[in-house]
Amino acid sequence: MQRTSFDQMPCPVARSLEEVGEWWSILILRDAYYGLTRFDQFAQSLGIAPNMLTRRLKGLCEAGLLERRLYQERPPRHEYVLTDKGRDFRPVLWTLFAWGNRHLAPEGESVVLTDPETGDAIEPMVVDARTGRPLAKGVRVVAGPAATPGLRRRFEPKTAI
Amino acid sequence: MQRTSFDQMPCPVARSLEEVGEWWSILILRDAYYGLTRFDQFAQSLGIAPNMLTRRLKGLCEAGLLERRLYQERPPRHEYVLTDKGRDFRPVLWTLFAWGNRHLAPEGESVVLTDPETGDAIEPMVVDARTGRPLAKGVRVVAGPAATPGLRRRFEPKTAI
DNA sequence: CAGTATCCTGTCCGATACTG
DNA sequence: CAGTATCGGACAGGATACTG
Repeated sequence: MQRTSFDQMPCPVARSLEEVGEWWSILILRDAYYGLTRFDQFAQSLGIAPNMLTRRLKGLCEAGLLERRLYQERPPRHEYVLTDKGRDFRPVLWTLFAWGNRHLAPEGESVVLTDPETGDAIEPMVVDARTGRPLAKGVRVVAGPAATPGLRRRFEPKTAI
Repeated sequence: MQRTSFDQMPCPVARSLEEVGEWWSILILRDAYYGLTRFDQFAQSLGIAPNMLTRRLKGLCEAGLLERRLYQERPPRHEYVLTDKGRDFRPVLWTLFAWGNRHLAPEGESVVLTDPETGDAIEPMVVDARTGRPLAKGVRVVAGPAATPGLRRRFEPKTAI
C-alpha cells in the first residue's frame, strides 16, 4: 500500500476508511442492501468495469463485509452476500444518504427513504442508544481502555466531534 | 475526471461520495470537528504531505464544507472553518466511528465517544427523527418528487436499504 | 453468465525543496 | 508559519478482449 498504513492507527474512523474508503466499495454495499447479490447485477447497476468489480468484491470479502458463496455447482456460480459486519454498516449509508439529500439535491429529492409499513418519509437522526438523546455538537472523544499513553495525551484536552 | 461522473446521478449516496469520497477529506473533516483550523495543525495531525493537504482543503472549500477565512492581514493568514454543510456531515462521522469501534478494535476500543455532561459512553444509533423509531432493516427507498421516469422504474420494486 | 487477463491513463499520494 | 512547485511511484479505474 502506498498510502500511509493506518493499521495501527487508533482512530476508528481512519480504520474504517482503510476497509471501505474506496470509492466503489460504498456503492457496492449500497447495491447489496438493495438486494443485489450477483456479479452482473452489480456490473449493470453500477456501470463498473468488470475487472474493477472483481477487485472491489474481493476487497470487501477480505474485509469481511461480504461473503462469497457458491450457490450452484455446475457451472460454479457465486453470489455475494452481506455478512453481519457488512449489514451493520448500513447506519453509515443512512446518514450519508440523508446528508446527500439535504445538501446535494438542487432540483429536489429524487430518492427518499420511507417507512416500509406506513410509507411515510423517514428522516434519519443519530441518537444515543442508551439515553435516546440526540447527539449534538460537543460529543466528547476520549481515550478508551485500549489507548496508548501518547493517545491519552492527545485526547486529554476537550476533544469533541 | 477519470471516474464516471456522478454529477447527474440521482442517488444521494453517489453524490455525496463525489464530494467527500476521497480518503483524506473525511479525516480532515474529523480533525475540523476536533477543532483544528490551521494548515499546519492539519498537517501535523494527519502526517499528510503539504501539497495533498492544499488540494484536499481546496476541494472541501469548493464543495462548500469548509470555508477559507482570512484571520490576519499581514502576513496574510487563513483558517479553515466548517460551514453549516460541513458541520451537518458529523452524523456520518459518528456512525462511521461507531462501526469502526464495533468491528475494528481487536484489542479493545482506544477512543470512545462520551456525553460531554455526564461523561457516560455514547452509543450512536440511527432513528427516524419524526417518530423516534430506530431504523431497522427494510427501510424503503422510493422515487422522490424529482425522480425521472427511468428512476421510478428502477425503484418500483421493493427496494430497501 | 461470471468472471479473468491485458493494457492504458489519470490522479492520489508521498518526498522534498523552496518562498514570503 | 502557510503554503507552492516539482518529481516520481503506486494504484484506482476505464476499455477491451477473451474464456468455461
